[in-house]
Amino acid sequence: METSYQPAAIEQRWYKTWEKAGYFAPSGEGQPYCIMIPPPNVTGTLHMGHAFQDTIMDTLTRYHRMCGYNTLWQPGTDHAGIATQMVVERQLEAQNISRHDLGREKFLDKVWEWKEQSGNTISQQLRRMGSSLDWEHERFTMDKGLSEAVREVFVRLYDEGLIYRGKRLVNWDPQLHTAVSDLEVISEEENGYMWHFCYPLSNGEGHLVVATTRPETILGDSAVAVHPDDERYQHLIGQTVDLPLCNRSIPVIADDYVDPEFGTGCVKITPAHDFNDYEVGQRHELPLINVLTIDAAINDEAPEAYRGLDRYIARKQIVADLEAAGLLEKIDEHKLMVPRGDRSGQVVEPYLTDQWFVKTKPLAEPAIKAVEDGTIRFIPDNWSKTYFEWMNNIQDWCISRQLWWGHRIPAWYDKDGKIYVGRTEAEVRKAHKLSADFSLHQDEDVLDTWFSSALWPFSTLGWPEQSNSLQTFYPGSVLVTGFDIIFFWVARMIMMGMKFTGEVPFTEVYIHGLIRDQDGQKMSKSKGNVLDPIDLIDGIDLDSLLKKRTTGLMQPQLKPKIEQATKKHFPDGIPEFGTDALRFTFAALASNGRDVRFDMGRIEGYRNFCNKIWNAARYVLMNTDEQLPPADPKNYSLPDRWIRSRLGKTITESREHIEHYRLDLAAKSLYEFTWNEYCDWYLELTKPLLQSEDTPAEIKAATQHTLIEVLESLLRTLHPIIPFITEEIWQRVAPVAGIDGDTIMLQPFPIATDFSKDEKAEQDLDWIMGFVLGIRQIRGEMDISPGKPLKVLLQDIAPTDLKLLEQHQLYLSKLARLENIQVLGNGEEAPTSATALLGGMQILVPMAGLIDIDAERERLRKRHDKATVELAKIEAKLSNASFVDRAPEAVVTKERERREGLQRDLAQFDAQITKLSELE
RNA sequence: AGGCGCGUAGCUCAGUGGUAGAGCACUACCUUGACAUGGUAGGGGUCGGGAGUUCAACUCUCCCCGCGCCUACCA
Repeated sequence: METSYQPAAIEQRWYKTWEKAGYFAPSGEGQPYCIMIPPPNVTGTLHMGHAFQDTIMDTLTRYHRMCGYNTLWQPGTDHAGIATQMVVERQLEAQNISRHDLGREKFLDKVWEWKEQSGNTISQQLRRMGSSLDWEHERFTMDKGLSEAVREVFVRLYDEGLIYRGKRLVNWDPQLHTAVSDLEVISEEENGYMWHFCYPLSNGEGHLVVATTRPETILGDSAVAVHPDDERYQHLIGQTVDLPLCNRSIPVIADDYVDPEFGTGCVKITPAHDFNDYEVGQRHELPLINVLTIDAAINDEAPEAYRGLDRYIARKQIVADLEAAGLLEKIDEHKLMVPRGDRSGQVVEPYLTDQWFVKTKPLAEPAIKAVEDGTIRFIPDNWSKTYFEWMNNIQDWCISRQLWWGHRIPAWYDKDGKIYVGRTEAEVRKAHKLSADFSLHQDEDVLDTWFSSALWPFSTLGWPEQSNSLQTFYPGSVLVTGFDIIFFWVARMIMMGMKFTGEVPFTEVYIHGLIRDQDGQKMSKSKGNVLDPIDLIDGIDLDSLLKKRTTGLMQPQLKPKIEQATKKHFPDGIPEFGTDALRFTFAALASNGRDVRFDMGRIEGYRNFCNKIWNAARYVLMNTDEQLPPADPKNYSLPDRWIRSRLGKTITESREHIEHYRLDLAAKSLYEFTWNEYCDWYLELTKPLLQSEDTPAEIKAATQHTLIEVLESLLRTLHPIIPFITEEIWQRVAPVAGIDGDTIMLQPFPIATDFSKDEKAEQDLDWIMGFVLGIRQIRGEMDISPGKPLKVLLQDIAPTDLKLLEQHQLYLSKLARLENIQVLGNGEEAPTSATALLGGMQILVPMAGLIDIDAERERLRKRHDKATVELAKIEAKLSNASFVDRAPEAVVTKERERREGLQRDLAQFDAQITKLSELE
């Protein structure tokens, strides 16, 4: 083995081996365990969020596979309608071609081409992460089977009246020329103005004042509303006002939507361009006057002067014209929430169009109940509140998109506009007895991408066919996802899953945090703070990293700032850490928090951890023979018994933490065992035994056996988190351990009862550690060279101490580097020494030329002071009668014991300090 | 406006009604036969502030301060 761990040399090789051997496929035996991957955008690339999520899912998958479950981790990708179409349109734009120039069919060919070209990138990147996905059954939301599922669901919902078509106000993206759902609109506060305009009363008796943030909508006003109880305006209700610039008069109506406290208490009502106004308009049967084109320019419904003007130019013009007419009362600066399309960034307009909707209330009811009654459990549980909040106020879902890339809506129209919905045109014709020459044309629109994603848990398994996979793996075991798509995806999967299979799609929903940069900022291309997981695995030099972060920026002026920040955080680029280190880092960060800051210090530390494992394995293999004879447990040394006991605890904890989705705690437990117990103590304790000529062969054999057995089990325990290094080492270790197997992947996860707790061994080893630490402290604090062998005297030694000393002197001598250990008899005078305390025993290192008296006195003084503070706290407790009366007996006893220990220590410190002082 | 969350060592974060923890960073010493991607020792925190419950609060309750996220919004 190399002297240090080289991830690049092993990772890809093992992945290919695993995939080729078919280890990722379900075993077909045991209880099913299934996770559906949240399908990433087919033309996208892997980002830190994916890598984090995939680490979690792969760890869960590998763990359950090793526990004997029939395990499926279902891979696949999403066609991501708007995002993908935009990318391809942009590519065409570079050649000055619009999709309309090409026409629908040719454009779709281009999209498919792009999908073929880039579509495997993310799958390849998932492989780099070590993801044990069942690639044989990879799916894509536009596959034949999944598309059939989409049509099936659409038709069934339509037949039940749960899908309808209607002319409604929707969020319209004037750049993309499509409707988007509420969830795809991001509203953020922006600076704007509030314009106050005078609307003259038709009867010539003055005017009223309305305020608006969107003056261009004046052209579409149908009324002015006041509150029905507003005394100021009682006389106006029922009158009309002359709508400025428009040569129309509109009524003043009363509606309690109006807040009389706000502004003037008069509100202009524009039913075709505002969601609230639309409601008011419905109540009062006001006309809907649409004044915008699909580009959000003024249309021909408006007065001629404004036709064809972009909304913002029209706004300026209208304000100017009203001012000229003396109707502008004032302009206030105003902060308002501006809705923008999450893809285009354009301000969306409420816009009146024909769209398809899902009636969600009936679907939501059982979906709410499933979480209420615990059929589905959110982890952490708090997220169920977020879910309820949204589901209880759910709005109908606009599912039609005016795009070309996606599932075309299975609806046809005849020349009179009559709608026919069916799985295919042929089915429609048959069902409605339409002759072949009867003219039908299919709806031009496609479905929202999330419509097909909502079916993912069962469409991937072959639904509507009752396939074996569906029966075996549905419902899935757990959905692993981020809180940002609880509404988009989780809620909709639950609704659709329950509707079409009668069962929930998964029984647990593990919501993990979102990866942020070192400052807690969301990673984004525009901020220039993204990290590519592959760059952390392979490393990247500074120049390449700078180039990556600054090419293709939407706002090129940010380039210098991004470069500066990048140089500051990564002055030498990023070194190679390897997949395992990255995965262990993600696992260690996977606590219950909602933000996960990615800190380079952590990944570096965990790369070192991998190296530690690597070198521990080197040591073990160096000290074990090819074929170990079986060991008799009665020959186990104390360290053997101890490390077995500790391993058992670690296995138990690992299992519990993984099963409770606390990978951070699992990682911590494994890290601590591996480094602080197995490497720091156990390996060191085996050295005296293995290196000594005097160790009996059977004891040596037992030690070698334990070395290899504990390592082999530890590798299996670590494997779900760090698959590559564990496989690489296991291949060398398993034969020595007498294990016959092709891969660690398919070995059983260790069982704690194979390494049961040994209380006595733990106690005895604590004594040894205490002894060694005492000497090391003296060495460290007194500046005694680590290599200098020390003479040690023991005073006030109890029979138990003596027995331990006799049995385990070898370990003490080696680990603490002792020349000899001498037990002082009762009353026997000790020379001047530095002192360490272990229980009632004093460990003395004679000073003779080694130790500075003042320094030792100072050192003891410090420990004395610490103990004094502690003792004071305990005595305060114990002198409190109600503590002694009311606290549990065990707590009181414990405090009493601590008090005795501290008192004894203090007395000994005092005695030593006095003794040192007398020497001067 | 409503909902959720956060505030613990210089930094990133665990944590439990009963002795405040880890990693990184820092200081000193050490190339000792697995590992300098290492070893040994050490310094560092009135757990955001206040009140309450309790024998006991970092932990539970309430209030306040600061920060963040989500949902819905008043023209």
